[in-house]
Amino acid sequence: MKKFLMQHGYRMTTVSDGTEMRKALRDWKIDLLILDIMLPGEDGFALCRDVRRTSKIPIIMLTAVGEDTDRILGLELGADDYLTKPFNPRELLARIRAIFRRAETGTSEIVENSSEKVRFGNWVLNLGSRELRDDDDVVVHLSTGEFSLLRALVKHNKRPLSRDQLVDIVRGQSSIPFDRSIDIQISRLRRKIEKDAKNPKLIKTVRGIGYQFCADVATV
Amino acid sequence: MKKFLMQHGYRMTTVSDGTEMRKALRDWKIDLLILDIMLPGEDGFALCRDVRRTSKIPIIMLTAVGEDTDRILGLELGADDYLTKPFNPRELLARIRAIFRRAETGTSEIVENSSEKVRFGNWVLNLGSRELRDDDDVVVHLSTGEFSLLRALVKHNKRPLSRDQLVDIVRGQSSIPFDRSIDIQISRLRRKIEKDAKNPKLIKTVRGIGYQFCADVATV
DNA sequence: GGTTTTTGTAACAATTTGAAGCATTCTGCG
DNA sequence: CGCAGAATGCTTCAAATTGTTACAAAAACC
Repeated sequence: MKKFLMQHGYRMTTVSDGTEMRKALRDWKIDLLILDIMLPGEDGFALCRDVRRTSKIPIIMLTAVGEDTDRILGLELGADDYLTKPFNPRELLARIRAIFRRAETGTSEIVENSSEKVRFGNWVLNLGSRELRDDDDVVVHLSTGEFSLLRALVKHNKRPLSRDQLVDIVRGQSSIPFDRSIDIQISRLRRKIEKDAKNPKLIKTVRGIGYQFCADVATV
Repeated sequence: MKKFLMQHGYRMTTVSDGTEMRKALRDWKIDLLILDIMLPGEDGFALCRDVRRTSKIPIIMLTAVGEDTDRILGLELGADDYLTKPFNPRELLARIRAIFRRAETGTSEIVENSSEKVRFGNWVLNLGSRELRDDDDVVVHLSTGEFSLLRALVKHNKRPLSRDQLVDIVRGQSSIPFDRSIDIQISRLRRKIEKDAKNPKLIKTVRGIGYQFCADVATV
């Protein structure tokens, strides 16, 4: 499902329980939640109600139980829609689109422009416009993959990330064994942002683990 | 059904075909439409699409055909929700409430009356008159498709949109595989609005995903 | 009916990306 | 220290993706 939706243009993060969900909601800008009812720990209803207490984020609930009461309970707890398993992926897609189309109409969201920027070393990375500038305002072109990788590293600043994690963030897939593509992207990125690519100060290798972004990062 | 919903506090008007529906929409302030698919004359899909052309009024579709394709078609034509007959009245009630909760801000508004203008880069785009002007008030002509595409991108500012989504917004269809028409339109649009079409600042490519409008957008 | 504009298809160019493979660095060990 | 083995760095190259041009079909306009 994650892969299917990513193929249709959505960025996805998958989590396995309520704790992870809350973390994801904190760490990422989440636009919509797809929530199963049967979960380890708190069930989907509890999570739905809990999320609704603080947020209006759209929620689609999945249920294997085709019972009316479940459906109604979900909707009354504030879910925006629900689907009964098994369902056609394209129907989920259609419902997601319907929700976003609906969301569009209500809010005049064009105004909000939190063009977030982060600063590190001699660089300023504009997360909105995907532009990397040095102190003299010279733009360094980053390819999609390079930007995506850099954003992931910066976001998880001072924390080593495994190749697996990076592939997952950047491409949304779990990596295959002996996947070296991240190494190559790191290499290309270093060539662009490190003063001395041989002595990286920003992106350091953590042998046996992966890579780690080492500079101080300040949001501007 | 009418009686049931009226008992729960809603005012209801029932009509028996498309002609009566249009009359009712003219004569009353309708907040929500419940639409069967099997109808004499034009079917529910046709009516749904027709209503959507001029109004954002929420639509719930009823279908006896439990087929996925029907559900999907309904949602893609702009319906907000659907129910398969036979259904539990309380579920219909729950879905109606869900829709109103979502809408919250208000009820059906006519789509095409906002002569709003938006500003980005050196441009001012008048969404009402469909005119694009630069800072010197020089009008740059946009074709229908170009305007539509630009509006979609601006509306979803700072968010990558897949080709699928763009085709869906611009042409209202889901795209066929290997559809490159969006790429061409993007190319034409860039030629018109980017200073350097080779180094786009406004419309950026997100490889593997689609395109993203990157400039800050302000409503004027 | 004829003309102009718009739009999509086909074809080719440019860019981005990852696999293969070798070079280099690191680690543990004798 | 030197060495083998493993992990990482990086070059080369082909595949995939995207950009763009030319042209024809379709639509709009007279």
